[in-house]
Amino acid sequence: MDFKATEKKWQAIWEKNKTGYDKKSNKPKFYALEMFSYPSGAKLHIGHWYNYGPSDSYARFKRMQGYNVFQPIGFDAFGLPAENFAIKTGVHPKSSTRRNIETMEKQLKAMGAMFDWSAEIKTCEEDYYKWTQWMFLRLYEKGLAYRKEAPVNWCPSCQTVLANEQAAGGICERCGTQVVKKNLTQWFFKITDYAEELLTGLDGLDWPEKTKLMQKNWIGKSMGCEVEFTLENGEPLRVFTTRPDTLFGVTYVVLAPEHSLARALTTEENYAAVEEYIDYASRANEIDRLSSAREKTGVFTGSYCYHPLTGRPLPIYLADYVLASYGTGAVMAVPAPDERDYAFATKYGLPIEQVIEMQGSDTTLPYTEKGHIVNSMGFDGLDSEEAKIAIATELAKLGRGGKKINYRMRDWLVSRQRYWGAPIPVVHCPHCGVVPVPDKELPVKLPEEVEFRPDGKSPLEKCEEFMNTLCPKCGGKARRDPDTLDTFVCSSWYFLRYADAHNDKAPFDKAAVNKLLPVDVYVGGAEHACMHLLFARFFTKALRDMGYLDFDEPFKRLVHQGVILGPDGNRMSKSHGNVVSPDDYVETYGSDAFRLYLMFGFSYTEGGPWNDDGIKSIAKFMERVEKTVLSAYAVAPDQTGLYGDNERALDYARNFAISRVRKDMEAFSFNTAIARMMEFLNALTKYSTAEKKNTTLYRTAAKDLILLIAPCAPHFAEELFEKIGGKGSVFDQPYPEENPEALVLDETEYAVQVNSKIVLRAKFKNGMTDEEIKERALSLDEVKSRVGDKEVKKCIVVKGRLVNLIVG
RNA sequence: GCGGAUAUGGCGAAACCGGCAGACGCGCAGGACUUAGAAUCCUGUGGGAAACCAUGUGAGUUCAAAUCUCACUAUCCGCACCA
Repeated sequence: MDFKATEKKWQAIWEKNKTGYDKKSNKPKFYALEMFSYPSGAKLHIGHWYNYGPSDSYARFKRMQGYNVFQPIGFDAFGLPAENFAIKTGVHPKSSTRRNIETMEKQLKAMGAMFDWSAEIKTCEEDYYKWTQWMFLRLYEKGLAYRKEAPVNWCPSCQTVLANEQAAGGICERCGTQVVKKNLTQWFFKITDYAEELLTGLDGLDWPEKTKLMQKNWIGKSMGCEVEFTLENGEPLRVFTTRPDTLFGVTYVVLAPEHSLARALTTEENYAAVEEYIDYASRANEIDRLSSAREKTGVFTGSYCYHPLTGRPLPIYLADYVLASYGTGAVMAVPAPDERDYAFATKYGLPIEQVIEMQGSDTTLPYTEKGHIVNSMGFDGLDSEEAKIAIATELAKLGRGGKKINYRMRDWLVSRQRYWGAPIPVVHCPHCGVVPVPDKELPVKLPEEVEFRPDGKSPLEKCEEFMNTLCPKCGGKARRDPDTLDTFVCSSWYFLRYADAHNDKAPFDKAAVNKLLPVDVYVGGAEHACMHLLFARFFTKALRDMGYLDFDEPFKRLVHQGVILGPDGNRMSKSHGNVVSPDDYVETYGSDAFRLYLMFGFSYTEGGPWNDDGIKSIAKFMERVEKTVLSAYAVAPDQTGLYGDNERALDYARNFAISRVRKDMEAFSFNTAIARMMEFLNALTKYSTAEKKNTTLYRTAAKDLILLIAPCAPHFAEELFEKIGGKGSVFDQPYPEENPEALVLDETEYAVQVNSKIVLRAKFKNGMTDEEIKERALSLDEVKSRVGDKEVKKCIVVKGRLVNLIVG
């Protein structure tokens, strides 16, 4: 088959006939979604193919199963790479992005996927980012967007803010200077308001367990207790702990260097040391933080606070092993049962007092296990769990704390000091403060004439015609927000926009999203486990609470494709020099063969090192399919009704294949699905050599093979289907369903074991009782010779599999 | 350090709920067709002469373990002082 001509032909037909989602259809909907991609300068790489090819086959499979399949595509078009490219080459991000999108569109079409191009989205276009801004405003109204100071990566040499990925290892990627932290007032989304629901909602999702666990850990719920110590001036100092049972072992208290009371609590004689330490901690960069073996450092403030139950004075230290952003930014230090406190106490000569009785042979501190409480006044003798409750209750009674839940997850910082993103739609007015831009003035257009080369300022801040505006509230002179939104904001709702991509009155119509969503299967890389997938869930829940949609979770089922590595087993990258381009293979073998090979050669969710050894064999397989199918149709069908052993065998192979392929396709187990098709083809080939044939059966079996393979090799199957006289598209044919009767055989092969060792394999008629099987097995010569006159003590029969005789 | 995953022939990989390990394919070997090669087709293919031995290593449970339990090793991924 001339695959080039075939691909072109069918792609044109599909485009003309609009084979995508049909709004008027009353078939059940199926929303199949692949993560949209970034329009990179290079062509489609193997990763794109590996994501989009097999998942398109899955979508086509669903279509043939009678679903009205919606499979949209688009581009996550804002972001840093286009901006960097612009800085390097001077080409405006808008034009490079548009050009890249065009290339990718062409290539995606050439792949032969049934994307619904009518719903295409490009997040950098005004008709999209207008609604991204609208989302921001709704979150702001709802109190879910707020401003606060937060550190950014700042390169003192380039005088610019760096994204985390540009500051990897604490070094500026441009000039190699050490990056410092600098505080800026930035926008946050209050994702933490949804921490609990984001956690509990995971239970009902058909997602990889690993991904759910990662989100769970990311959210990091911990149940503990807040404890209020008293400062010398009588003011409270609160800490969070998960071990209130060790409260009597506290020997000092530690604040994060950034804690608001750090300076206030410093006595005069400690002032210089504390200032120096705070400065030291602020300079601590990522490299330091990467080493978990980092030695603990800290400084005494000179102040004390009092234990809530004993009244004992406790020295207050500052140390950067305490995080300002978690809990209250202060901890009670209990060196005996805590490794960190123990290390710190040892270094600074602070007392270490045991409150948990050690058990067994373990006699070294720190002893972090739970156990019986000692040296704890009235609580002695309780075990840790009892003591936790008792002590928390006691604190609550005294109004000095009590049970408390904390989450590790932080609010989402969405401000970016970048050009190529959606402008944040607020105005800063000297009189009115922060004023949201009214909906009717959206979009706040991203200006095109902007100096985005780094020179110390946010790119937009240098664009006076953008920055200068009037306050929507008082009409006076005001300035726009110079930052743009994190691109993750754009991708947090694109799957909703697809459902109503051309709506110019709203981001989407409520009925439209309620009809199409949630997404039935979402396919994409595992690297998004904690960012994109969490943000999208947050948006969905927030929009639900504002009444814009009626479901709780955006993605019912999630599948991660594996990663195709370079032939050397490393991640493909230019620096490794191991990048394999799909283009040559597609050129030589065709897009169907290439897709089929990706599906057959790897376990889909595992991926693995690239290896093209088998790609020829896939081409050969397709040729054999073609040859065999056409030979079945080369002679006129007969009505002999011949149905002997050969026919039964073929019918069995056919129905077995159908049944297994359906299961495997559903499970994204494409490699085994194709293996089953190969087996079926082998059976067909074998039948083709039979002297007398039931050509009617032969034909229907051959047709079933085309239908089975159609989702995986769409152009090829369309062409074959047409050649055998099929009318219309093969994708309008129902996917084959097995006939269970053909799968019932008269007899089954059993493994016959004596003392769990296999003696032979024997066929037994189906329907025999266990006792009959035992008797038949015992009557076999090979068994007799093994058993001899020994007593049969036990006989295990596993129906359809084996019989095991225990003798002795 | 914590959490998770993975480990099966020369290679990519299969194996339902504990029930015949290695499906399917590559590669390899032999054969057929060819003047010859390519292509194609057929046969064989975990190791071992065999008894038997084999699913990273070592124990255990069981009539039966790739699968369950415990300990360990290696690789990969995520988190990384979260009190």
